[in-house]
Amino acid sequence: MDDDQLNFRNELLRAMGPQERDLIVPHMEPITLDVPLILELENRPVGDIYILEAGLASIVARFPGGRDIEVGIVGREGMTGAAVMLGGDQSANRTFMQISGYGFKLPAPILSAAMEESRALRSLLLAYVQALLAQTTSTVLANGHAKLEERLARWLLMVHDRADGMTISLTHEFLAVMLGVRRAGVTVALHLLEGKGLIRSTRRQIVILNRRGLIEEAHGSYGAAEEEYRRLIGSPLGR
Amino acid sequence: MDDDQLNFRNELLRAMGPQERDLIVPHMEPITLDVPLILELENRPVGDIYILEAGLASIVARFPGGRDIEVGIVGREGMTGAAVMLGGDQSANRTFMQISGYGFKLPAPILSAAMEESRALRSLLLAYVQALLAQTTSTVLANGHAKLEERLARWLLMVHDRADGMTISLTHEFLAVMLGVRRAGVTVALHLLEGKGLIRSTRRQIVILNRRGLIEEAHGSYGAAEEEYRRLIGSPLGR
DNA sequence: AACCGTCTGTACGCTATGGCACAGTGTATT
DNA sequence: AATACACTGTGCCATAGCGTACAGACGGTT
Repeated sequence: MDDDQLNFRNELLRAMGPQERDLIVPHMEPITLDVPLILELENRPVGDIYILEAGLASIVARFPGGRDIEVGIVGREGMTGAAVMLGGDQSANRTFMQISGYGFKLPAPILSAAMEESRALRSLLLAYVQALLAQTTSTVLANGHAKLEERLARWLLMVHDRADGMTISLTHEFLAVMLGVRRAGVTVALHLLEGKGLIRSTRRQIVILNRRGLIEEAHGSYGAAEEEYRRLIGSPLGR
Repeated sequence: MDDDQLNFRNELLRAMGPQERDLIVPHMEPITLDVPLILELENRPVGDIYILEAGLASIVARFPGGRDIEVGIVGREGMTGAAVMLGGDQSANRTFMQISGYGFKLPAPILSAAMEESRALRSLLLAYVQALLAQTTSTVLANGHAKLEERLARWLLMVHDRADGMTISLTHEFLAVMLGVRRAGVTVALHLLEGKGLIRSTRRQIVILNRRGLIEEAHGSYGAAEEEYRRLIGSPLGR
């Protein structure tokens, strides 16, 4: 992996200065990331960090007794391995690919060493952890106070920010698990959004038609975390 | 503030080595922390870090449009200022005293400098951030999948871990805001727990009678984050 | 002792969502 | 073309929790 052109699509790689980038780029290995690849397993050592150029990963907390719920998502605005950035060796949560993509794999010890060496890299990645934390607290808020339809709108926007096209490809079942609700509830909520002309929903596919309208529909549960990302990392998240 | 005896009750101060402690102790100012003192204001620079020896603070996310919800709590197992530990200067959330206590106040720049200087201090505090993150994700899980009665049991346990006696002193109204539910719902849920002999609830007071039973009642929503704290910081959280 | 504000207990109808079940409709396979 | 499977649409009843309202109880103040 070399660094000749600055053609990275990952926002963190783009935000690094050449010196920081040189610390890790030589050790990055290109990799395709297909659903449902598991990037981190709960309570297990993190071997590799994944830096996404395209696609989307979900961070889920697992309820003892089966049911999961999504606590964060990672796309080309970030990378996995927050626990390593915090000096730890394992995470309490599971992370897996939700929309296929590609990116780079980096051994965790390399990242640790690079962060130890470069103050600037450390700053950037800790700022990213803070942005991730803002995303999680925003999820607490949404799950606590927002209706399913609003949470769905928020989620679609977050995925859309990290996706390439206007189309999101996944099943209602999957969405239901992410939001921690019933599959049938998702179907109904999608129809409500479709009825308002904000999306078009067909089998395994959701097309965003009216982004602004979705933001409106999310009733304040979308936006704060995204603004925080922009403030901390310097580049806007999404479009 | 001197460091003659190691009589700190704060777990992070206790977990530090003498060298790390010496970096910050001379700058710590003892302070009484009374309800409803605000320790951090959302989207405002963090001037001081608060290190609690007794009492309890809540970190709340604010819904644009009024309603708040608790995303984390801090007692003598931790300190405020996670954003500063991550190299930032402001937090997205509000933090305020919920149960009066006392502790120390430390200028944020001192903490930043100390973390820059001491690798060990940095490690400890970043590990604490990770524990805090685990607490927040555990909240996502509880709010997503657990019934009010279970969430209430979890919350009582978390407060109990950080309190000195068996008695927790606050109103149903307040509890309702923390959990993001209706005041009347809290009253009913408290009665349910009381009916099972787990607590005794009187005006402004809740007494924990059966801790083990409460853990049972929380149905898995209590425990994971606490275990993660123990793993990361090395000392058990609470009793 | 009388008063008043705060806090708690309770009730009623309403809505969102859960659990479940099953039919219908695409899409892939043979 | 027939078949099988995965996914989606829909309906039914149960229930948790909301919004609201109000009465009673406690405790501080005068």
